[in-house]
Amino acid sequence: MLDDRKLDVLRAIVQDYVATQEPVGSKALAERHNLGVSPATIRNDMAVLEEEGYITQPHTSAGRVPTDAGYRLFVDRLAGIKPLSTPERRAIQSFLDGAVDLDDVVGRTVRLLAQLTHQVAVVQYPSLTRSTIRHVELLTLAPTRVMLILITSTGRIEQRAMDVAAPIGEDLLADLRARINARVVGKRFADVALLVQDLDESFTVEERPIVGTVLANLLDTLVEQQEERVVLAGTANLTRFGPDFPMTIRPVLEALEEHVVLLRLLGEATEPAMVVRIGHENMHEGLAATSVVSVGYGSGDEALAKLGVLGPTRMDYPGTMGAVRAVARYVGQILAES
Amino acid sequence: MLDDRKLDVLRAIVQDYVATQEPVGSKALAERHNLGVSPATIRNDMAVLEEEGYITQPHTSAGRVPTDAGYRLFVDRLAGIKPLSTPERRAIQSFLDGAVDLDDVVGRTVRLLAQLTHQVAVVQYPSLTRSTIRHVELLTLAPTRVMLILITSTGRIEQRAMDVAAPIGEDLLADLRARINARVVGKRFADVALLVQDLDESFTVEERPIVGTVLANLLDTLVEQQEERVVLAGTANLTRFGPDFPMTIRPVLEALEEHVVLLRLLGEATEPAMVVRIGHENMHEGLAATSVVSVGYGSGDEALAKLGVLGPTRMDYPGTMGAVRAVARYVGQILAES
DNA sequence: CACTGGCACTCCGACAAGAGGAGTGCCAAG
DNA sequence: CTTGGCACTCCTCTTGTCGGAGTGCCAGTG
Repeated sequence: MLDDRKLDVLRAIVQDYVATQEPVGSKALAERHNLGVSPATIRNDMAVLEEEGYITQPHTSAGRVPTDAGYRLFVDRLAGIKPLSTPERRAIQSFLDGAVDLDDVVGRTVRLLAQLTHQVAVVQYPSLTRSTIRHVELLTLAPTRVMLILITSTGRIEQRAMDVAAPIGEDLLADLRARINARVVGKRFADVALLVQDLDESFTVEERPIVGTVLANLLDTLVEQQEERVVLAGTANLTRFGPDFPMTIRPVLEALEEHVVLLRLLGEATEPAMVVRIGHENMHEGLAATSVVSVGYGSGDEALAKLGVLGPTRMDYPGTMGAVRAVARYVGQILAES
Repeated sequence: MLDDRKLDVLRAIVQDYVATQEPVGSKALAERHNLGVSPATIRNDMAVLEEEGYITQPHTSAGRVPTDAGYRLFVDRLAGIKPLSTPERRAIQSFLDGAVDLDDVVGRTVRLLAQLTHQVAVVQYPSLTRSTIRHVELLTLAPTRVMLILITSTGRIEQRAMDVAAPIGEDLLADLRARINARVVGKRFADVALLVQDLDESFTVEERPIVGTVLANLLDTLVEQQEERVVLAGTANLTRFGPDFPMTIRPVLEALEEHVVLLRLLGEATEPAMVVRIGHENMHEGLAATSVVSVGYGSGDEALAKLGVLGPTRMDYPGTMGAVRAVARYVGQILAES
């Protein structure tokens, strides 16, 4: 159906369109790429490619533009991942090496990625699902107000204030604190729910509502901890979407503010391989003209989280994929070292 | 120089221009506002206003548009702060009341502000330096390792792990915790150093090194300049800047990513009063068409940090100022309660 | 003296018509 | 299967015209 030359034509169309941002015609193609055939032949090939749904024309007698399917084919079969140049690699390394803590690593990474790709960069914080509880602390702020503090093995701290039904004594609080810690210290987040399940049975009926509130908040806090955090940078690069963008940019900005949407765009963290989602593949109406390139990263052989970039479907896929992959690798190294 | 009617004319121009986003002419003014005079008279007034630099015309035979100086005069002398409607107030309250911790309060605040004003909202985290201590907690992580947790009146938490010279018993720790809290709870950061100065005298000679280490770390944590954090929301509202915006929006997006710039835009936190910076007053080349409305907020009568919104100079100043002020008040209440 | 109506003038913005050009599809010939 | 030629389409840019909104000025009036 599609012989090699037709694929060459498609590749040339994608490359030229990405470079010029304008529909590309048969004549220009024949000139810029030495395909060894005449414009007329290319036209025939283009007709086939259009029929197959890989390219389209904005209007009669305009050049051709790749469709989502065209980009998909291009990414899957026609283009490799362009390795970064040595200076670029050096720049990445020196930029990331200065980081002092996790926040700094993530912050530098996202800015670096935005700068390298000239697109919007998104980095998900390393998952905490594998961390354990170091300590749970309870304090009274007021007679009926308790603060819960959770310390994780990674040194992270979460706090939560809550109101309880009845005044809570220091001795009850100390007892509860001791019992909770005895059960959960050193345990993984996921296991805590089971471990404290029947804890309230060892308290009096009067105390149980209080205990229940505290436990509910503890579990809540754990869930929240596991909730993935993302940071982004390079939103100014949204202006690259093109001249037609008031309509294009607004839903993208809205999506970027919804971290839930962002996380879904990055994809499942369990999947470490590079993923490219093109246009409608994002399953988000506002992102029909947007592509996402994401990849897992981690300290070892296991992906802890994902990072990636988001840009117009009309993007330089090989270069972007190269940058994303390289940054992910370096971040992995940094995390493994620290 | 400028009599009352000329000021009325300026007020009308600003109001109409903000509403319609189009240059406003003398005839339209005479129709929409009953100024009691003919268009010709208004034209004379407009000529004076233009000569004084309060308005300008994009080109001959176009209507007039306020200059930065015109908006400044409008804000300072011609317009009040528009109070929010009762339903709006109720919405604010119910939206903020559901917050569970400081992060949540700040997050809800910034989203709320963006939604109320239809502009980009910026909220600075409450500064540590002006807040007071709510509680100091000490935990043993290992026999010779102690974790210090500091809870501020704004709900912010700082932690610090340290190694001590000798194993530390639970009773000593409890004693130390109680003594420290007795002295510093409710006190301001700046006063803590004096308050704990002679605390180690009440301990035995063997205990003093340990106590000294803990106190030193406490003071260190207090002194350590906490980076000022800001969060923002509503960037999608940048599309409201107008149809001419690719050139306008890019520097704004860039400025929004530079948190240092954002903090400077919000202004000094020591200034609790509402500040309106119009166009060039921001002293930032890219924000020549941008105004910032900011105000301090805090749990008591003192400003802990600032919050505000950022939008085109052509904005509804009375409404925006009303919303900003109202939100700041409610956040202050929430912080005072928790 | 301030206000008003009238009037000529400027200049933008929208619309229409036309020229130019890029690109296509088709077809017959190599 | 490829190629050159050709007629056709339709966008885009330019130019020209027109209407209208708005202004500044001026003379008249209370």
